[in-house]
Amino acid sequence: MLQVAFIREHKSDVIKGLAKRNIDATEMIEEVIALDESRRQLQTKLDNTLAESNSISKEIGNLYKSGKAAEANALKEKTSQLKEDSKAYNEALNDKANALTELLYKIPNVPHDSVPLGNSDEDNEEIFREGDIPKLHEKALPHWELAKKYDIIDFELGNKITGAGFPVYKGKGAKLQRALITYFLDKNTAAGYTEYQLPHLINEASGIGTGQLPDKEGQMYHVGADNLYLIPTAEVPGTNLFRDELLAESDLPIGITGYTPCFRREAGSYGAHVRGLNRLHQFDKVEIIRVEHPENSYTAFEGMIAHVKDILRELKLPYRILRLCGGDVTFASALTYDFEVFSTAQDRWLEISSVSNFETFQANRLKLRFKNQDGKSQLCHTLNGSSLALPRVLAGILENYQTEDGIQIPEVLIPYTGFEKI
RNA sequence: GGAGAAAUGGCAGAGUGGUCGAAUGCGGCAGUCUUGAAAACUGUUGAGGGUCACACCUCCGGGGGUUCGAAUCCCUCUUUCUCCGCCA
Repeated sequence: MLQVAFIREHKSDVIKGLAKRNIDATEMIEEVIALDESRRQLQTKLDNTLAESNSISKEIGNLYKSGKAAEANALKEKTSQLKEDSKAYNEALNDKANALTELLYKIPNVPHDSVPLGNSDEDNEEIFREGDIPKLHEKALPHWELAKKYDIIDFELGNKITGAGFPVYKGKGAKLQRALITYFLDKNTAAGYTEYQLPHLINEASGIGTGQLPDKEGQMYHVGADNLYLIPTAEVPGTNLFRDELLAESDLPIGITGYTPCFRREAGSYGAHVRGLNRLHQFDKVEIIRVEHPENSYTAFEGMIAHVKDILRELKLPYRILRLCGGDVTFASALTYDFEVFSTAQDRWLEISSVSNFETFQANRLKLRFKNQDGKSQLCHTLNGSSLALPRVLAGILENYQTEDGIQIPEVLIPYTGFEKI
C-alpha cells in the first residue's frame, strides 16, 4: 500500500510511474487525495468536539468535588449535543477512512526507474545468461516421462488421494527433494540468513499484511471452519513475523530463510504448460526474506541476485535473468528479477526464482518501521526471493542431466543424496 | 473439551470511575566524572493523527456498551497461564 503523504507530495510522479504498468491512475490518485482531504477535515471537527466535551467533563468533576452539584447537572445537559455531534463525525470519518483504505489497497506499487516498458512477459528484459545448454541424446525425454521411467514421481497416485497438481515423490525422487531443500537451506544460512520453521496456515490479518487479502482471496486454499488460509509462499508467514514491529536501526538488516510447502489454487491455469512439475497446487520452496534500511535495499537486492546466481552456478544449470517489465511486475513489487532455468527437453525456460524489492509497499501495510537517527519512525524496506523453488529445479535437473543410462546427480548434491545416479 | 486466573509503554511491573498517556525498575539516548572503559550521578526517553510550529485528538489485547467522565464497571471475541481430561 502506498503512503498517502507520499501520494500527496509526489502526485505526478506516482501517476507517471503507474503508467508503466499500463494503467491510468489519474482518477484514483485524485480520489485518494480528495478522500484524504475530507478525512482530515472530519478528523479536525471530531477532535474539536471531543476537546470541548473533555473540558466540560473536567469541569463537572471539579464542581462535584467542590459540592456544586446543581451547576454540574446543568453542564451535563450541554454535553448531549456534543455527544451526538461527535458520533456523527465519527461515523462519517470512518466511512471516509475505510473508503480511502479500500482504494489504496487497489493501487499497485510504483515501479522502480529501471523497470522497462511493456505489456506482458514477452516484454521482459533479459539482462544476464549463463551456463551451457547441454546436448542431449536423441531419446531425451521431458521430465514427466523421466519421472515415470525411473519411478520417482507418481502423478497418478496424487490424483487418487487429492487431485491434479499434488504429485507423490517416491524413493530417490523423495530423497532428491529432501537433498535440494537441505542444500538450499545450507547455502542460505551460510550467506547469513537465519533459518526459520514457519506455520503453514495463516490468519486473515497476515493475509492482509502481505497483500494476498482482500483481493487475491481466490488464489489461496481456505480452511473455513477456522478461517485460516494455507500459505501460498513462505513470504506470508515470514514477512508477517515483522508485522506491527518498531525496530531499532541497529536491528537492520534482517535476513531469514525458511522451507515450506506452498499451496496455490491456480484457478484458470490449463494446457501443456502446466504438465508435470511445471505448475502445481502443492510444491516445496525455500525462501529468503530481508528487512532493510531504505538506503540499503537495492544493494541488498543485488546481493540476493548474486546469491541465487551462485546456487545455479553450483548446480550447473543453464539459466537467465529477466528484469520484469511494467506490465508483468507483480502488484506489490517495485522491482523484480526472475530467474529461469532452461528445460532442454521441453525447449523452454522455466521460472525458478523471483526476487523482488517491495520498498515500503508491504511495510506500510504491515506497520513495519524502525526508529531512525532523528528518533523518528520510518518504514523499512522488505524484499524476498525464492532460493529456490523445488519443482522446476527438479525438472531442470532431470531433463538437463539425463543420459542414456540414467540421470546424473549434480555434484554439489551428491553429499546430500548419497547417490550419484538415478 | 471442562474449571479458574490474566492481558498495561522496548522489557518487567504499579495503577480499580475524574488532575492517568499512565508510578517505579531495567533497557535506550545525552551529559558529568575518567587517559579510555566500567561503575556512579544528572537529564531525557511510548505510538498514531493533526499543525508551518504549537494547541488539540486517539490509543492501557480486539470489538461493543454504561457514564458528564473508563486503563479502572458491564458484554463479547482473541490470546496466554494454572489445574483436570485427551493426545503425536
